Amino acid sequence: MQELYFYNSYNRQKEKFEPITPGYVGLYVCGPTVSGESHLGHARPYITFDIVTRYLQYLGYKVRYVRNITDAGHFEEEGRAAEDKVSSKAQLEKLEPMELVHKYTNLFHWGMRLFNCEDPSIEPTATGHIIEQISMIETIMARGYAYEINGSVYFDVKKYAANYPYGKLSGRVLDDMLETTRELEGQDEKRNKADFALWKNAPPQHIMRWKSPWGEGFPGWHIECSAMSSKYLGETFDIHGGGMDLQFPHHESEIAQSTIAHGHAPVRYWMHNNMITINGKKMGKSYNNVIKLSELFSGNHPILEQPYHPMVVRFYILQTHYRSTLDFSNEALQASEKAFRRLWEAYEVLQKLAHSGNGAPTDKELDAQVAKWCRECDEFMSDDFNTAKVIANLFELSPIINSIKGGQINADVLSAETFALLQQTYKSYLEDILGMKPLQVEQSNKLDQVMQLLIEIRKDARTRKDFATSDQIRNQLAAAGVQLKDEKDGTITYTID
RNA sequence: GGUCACGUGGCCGAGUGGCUAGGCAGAGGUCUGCAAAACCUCAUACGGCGGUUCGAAUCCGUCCGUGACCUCCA
Repeated sequence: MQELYFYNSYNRQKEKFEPITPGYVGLYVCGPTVSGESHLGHARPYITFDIVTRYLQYLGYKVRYVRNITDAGHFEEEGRAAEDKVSSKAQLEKLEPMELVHKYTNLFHWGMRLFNCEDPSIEPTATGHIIEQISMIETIMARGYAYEINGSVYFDVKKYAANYPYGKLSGRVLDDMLETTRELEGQDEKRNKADFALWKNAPPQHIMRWKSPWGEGFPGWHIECSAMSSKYLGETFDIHGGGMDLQFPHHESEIAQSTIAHGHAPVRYWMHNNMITINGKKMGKSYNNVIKLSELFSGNHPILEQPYHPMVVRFYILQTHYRSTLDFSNEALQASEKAFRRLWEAYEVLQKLAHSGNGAPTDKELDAQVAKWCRECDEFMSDDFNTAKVIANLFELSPIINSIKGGQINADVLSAETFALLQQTYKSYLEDILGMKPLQVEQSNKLDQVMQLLIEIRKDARTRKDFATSDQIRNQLAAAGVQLKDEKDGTITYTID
């Protein structure tokens, strides 16, 4: 199996990946909080870790990919909360949390499918694992690292930090944090401001509540990931992923909880993707610059000049390394759209090309160069999942493909072996690893027959040098979004926007 | 305020000591009835200053600028 190296956020360096169980990988990724619609920012981690699972599978690993749905905590739907107060208490008019959660979970799945992200192996929900979370909290309390106040349970960070390396993942020093005074509301009951909630007492108006040894309440934000990851992947598992903004406090807290509950660190390799920004600012509710996925795909948002196809967005994300910030702009998306169209067309051309079967290449130098570009893709991916470099190599190869088709060079410049490698590389990378799909949906048979008729008429007109007719057909089709192309061999093909 | 990143040509974006990144846009050319596409060729770069080195976009220092986290956050 090819060696794989990637950046481990915990140690801040690239490390060789060695799974706990040879041939198997346990991967946990923090999923969405389904109290609102997914936005462009959410696309990044799930596409990033889709690539990770796809590449691990390509290398021959069997991957168990666990991605949670956070459906517990404070929930409020815009507009409805206020409405709630004045409306009658009829059951149907009240905000039903499960309804809300279900709605946004479905929307999230809809987005993931359009992005062609593979489904996780297990997608556990926080509300489905209340028992496991309570049990874990009890263990932590029994070991003396959590305390109860007024029906809430807090993790004792100060005590933990005295005995364990707290803050290593996020590069924080507890003393600095305690000194840094920030105004916090209603946190008086914690012994230290760095402590975090494992369980929260539910005030009377809180709608999501469960019975617990400490009264009715709901789980803290961090405990669900610890409880569910250990349940499905074991007390120590291979890779934990998520957005960089989750490093602190979420992931730092996960480490602390699990370390106490299990007696050892939960994760071997931490991976964090960087943020998507708009005009240099992170996309987020608090910045008021959120583009929802539905808006992105429909173009229905003031910032958007046009709709963007999910595959274009995916390609745009993959053109940048996952640890770099990625700034959104219409210009960038449009550039990606053109680039992707070109690359995918080269791929389609390549799959139709045939090689004479001659073993020896007529252009040894080019043959060697092509083989090198192909083989480098594995190297690039095995060096911290560098999709940007892989795509660059695919672009290096596309003129060769188009030149073979256009007749500028003959397929025999490559050996049969290299030609096959080229075809295989494009297929493996574009489809299997990068997970791309064509922008165009398969045409219906009937439409194709109509197009063939128009193409015949145009061909005939051109033969008669009736260019007025041939141009009319081409121009009107173009206006309707159908591009005709006169190929070198006299055939005419078409593409539909 | 504390901590940590980043600053690459018109735009996006790879790249960590010497070897063309790539894409989009732009210029010229080939092909074409014309076009589109494709192909060929080309220009523009590494925030400022100082240092290390035979050699730095790449290492070190410093200054400037931007951002992230410290509060829910992908």
